[in-house]
Amino acid sequence: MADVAAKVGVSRALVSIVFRGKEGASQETRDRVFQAAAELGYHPDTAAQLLRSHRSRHLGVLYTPAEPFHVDLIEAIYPMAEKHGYDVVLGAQTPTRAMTKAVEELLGFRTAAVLLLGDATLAEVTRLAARVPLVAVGPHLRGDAFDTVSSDDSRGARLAVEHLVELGHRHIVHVDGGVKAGAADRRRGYRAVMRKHGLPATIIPGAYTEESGALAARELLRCDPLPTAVFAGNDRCAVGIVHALRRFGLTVPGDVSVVGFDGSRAAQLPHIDLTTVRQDISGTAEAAVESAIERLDDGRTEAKHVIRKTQLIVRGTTAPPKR
Amino acid sequence: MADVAAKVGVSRALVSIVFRGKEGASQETRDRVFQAAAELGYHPDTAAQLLRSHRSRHLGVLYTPAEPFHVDLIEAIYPMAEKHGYDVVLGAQTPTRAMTKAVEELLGFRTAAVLLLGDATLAEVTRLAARVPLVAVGPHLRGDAFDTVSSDDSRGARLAVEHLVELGHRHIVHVDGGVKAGAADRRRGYRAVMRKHGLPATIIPGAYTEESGALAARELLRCDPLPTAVFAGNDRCAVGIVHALRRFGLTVPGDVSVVGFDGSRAAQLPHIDLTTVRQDISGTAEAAVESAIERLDDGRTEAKHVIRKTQLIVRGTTAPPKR
DNA sequence: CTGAAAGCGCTTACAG
DNA sequence: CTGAAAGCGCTTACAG
Repeated sequence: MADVAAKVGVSRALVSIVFRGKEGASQETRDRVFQAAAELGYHPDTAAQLLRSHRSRHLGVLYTPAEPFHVDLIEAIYPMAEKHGYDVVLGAQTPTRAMTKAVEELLGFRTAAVLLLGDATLAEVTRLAARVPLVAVGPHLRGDAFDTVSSDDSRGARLAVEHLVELGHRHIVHVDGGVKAGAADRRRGYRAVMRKHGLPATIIPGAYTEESGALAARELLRCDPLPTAVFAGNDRCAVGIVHALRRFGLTVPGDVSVVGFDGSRAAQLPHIDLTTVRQDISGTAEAAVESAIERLDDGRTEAKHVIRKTQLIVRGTTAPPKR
Repeated sequence: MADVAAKVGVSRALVSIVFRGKEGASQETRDRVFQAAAELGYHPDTAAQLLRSHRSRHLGVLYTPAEPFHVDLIEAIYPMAEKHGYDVVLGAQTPTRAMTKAVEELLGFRTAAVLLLGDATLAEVTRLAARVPLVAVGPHLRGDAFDTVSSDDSRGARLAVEHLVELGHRHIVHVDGGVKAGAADRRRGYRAVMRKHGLPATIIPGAYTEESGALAARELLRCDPLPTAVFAGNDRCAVGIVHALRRFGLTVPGDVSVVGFDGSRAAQLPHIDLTTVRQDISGTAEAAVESAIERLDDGRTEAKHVIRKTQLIVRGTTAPPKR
């Protein structure tokens, strides 16, 4: 920084002003400063800026890289954060790297707030919220100390099952998501619609993965008669079901209709073309970032719990039953 | 930090020593310091440590979150980096966020070195290497200023095609990866084996995505006679081909055999069970991290270009031709 | 082990 | 605009 100042012939304070885009420097000086910085390969030291200015402009995001839905979310979070002048610091949870470790790293970076994607217990969330402003995205938790953004999973599930019933399906199975985020509400929604129409509810225990979908497909094939429709816990599970059924020689939606949940990018792929319940990804990202900003920049302290609407997207994996 | 020191009744310097795990403090003092820190919620400020100590223990990794192969790599990079005492800072390239932006961010964090996953031109890599020790993972580039770790793509491709020939296939099509990393070498390997056996080479232009695989599958169906085997540019493309073929009512490997490339996690899924050429992911991650460490901690300055072996993994999508 | 001091690369407030 | 000064939370080297 001193080198840049010397080269341009101005004070270090002015260079600082130019790089932060503050007023107090002429356009000509700005150009010369940037020019000199480029030649010298100078780049402001984020750590020093942060240290001195006492303000972190970093939003920590705790996520699972292998989770496609998280990837969709962080891609939406980046532009939202940038709009508010924040950088995003990613903290990755991997099979060899527990959440606590990723959290400590994020806190070491002094992120101003943390957006927590995915599953967490109330105890974990509460403990973390005591250390840093926290927005939990996904889990249906409530508390005074943290914000949440979640989807209306129960309503989404009802939309999916009502769609199948309207197509004429009577024998509809749900492959659920166990204890994962939203799974309980999706189960509830499924049960409610089946009950309403006087249909028997059948739930195959599953998870939010392709493997579990493929496994559940084997269970389905053991049913006699074969169900005419499946409501999967999420898109990954649905994709596993579709592929496994096709591999076993069945057609989708000819023999079995399948509905997913999430509205992930994978569901849109032309060879999948999955009917699904879309969660509003960019709206969720927006709400999460704004919740954090409100606490950080506007001084909000009371908890805020946002629920985003879901929407049924009818594509190519659902049709009226043939049997 | 001062609060912790006061609470325990020691100097700040001692607290610093305890947190860095250096000698000069008794076990009892260490315990008391950690105890007090936990009660006070104290956590060392990474930025300040870095600023003062002049050493960054951060490895920047530039990657694409939506790329499953990158995800496999970063999951392998984390434990390797930790082994050498380095933290990983992720820089994400997304559709709305160009590489240059992610690079600036990483450099702002003063990462000690950068591991660059995925595609980059020689000019980009050279320019970046002038600013920070750089290891490019994937692209077949050579230069004096940076290290690379890549796979023996040509040999891998030959393994795949030889496998198909040995099964009895004569009509083998390659769906390529265009200008992406390794695509040229994989094409070369395919052509070499076809030529060696006096077979005609047919290449369908593709990309490293499921969509391109699905699109290529339509092209395949227009071939008369239908090829009996396909060598796909990578696993994602292969998965798209398999699914599209099955959707069109064909069986894999009954009607068409399919081989992928990468050995990604997706290829292992039971409903895919893809025959593929595995790149040594953990070996690649290890080589990349070690290349960076050698420059950082051992003072190596000459470039190092590592090529990792590939391995054919025969699974369920290849079989002798029926026709 | 302590305690005082210097300094990392910045930002900030102030007198000019 | 300048220039000098203080200070962020640490680490480091040193005399005791």
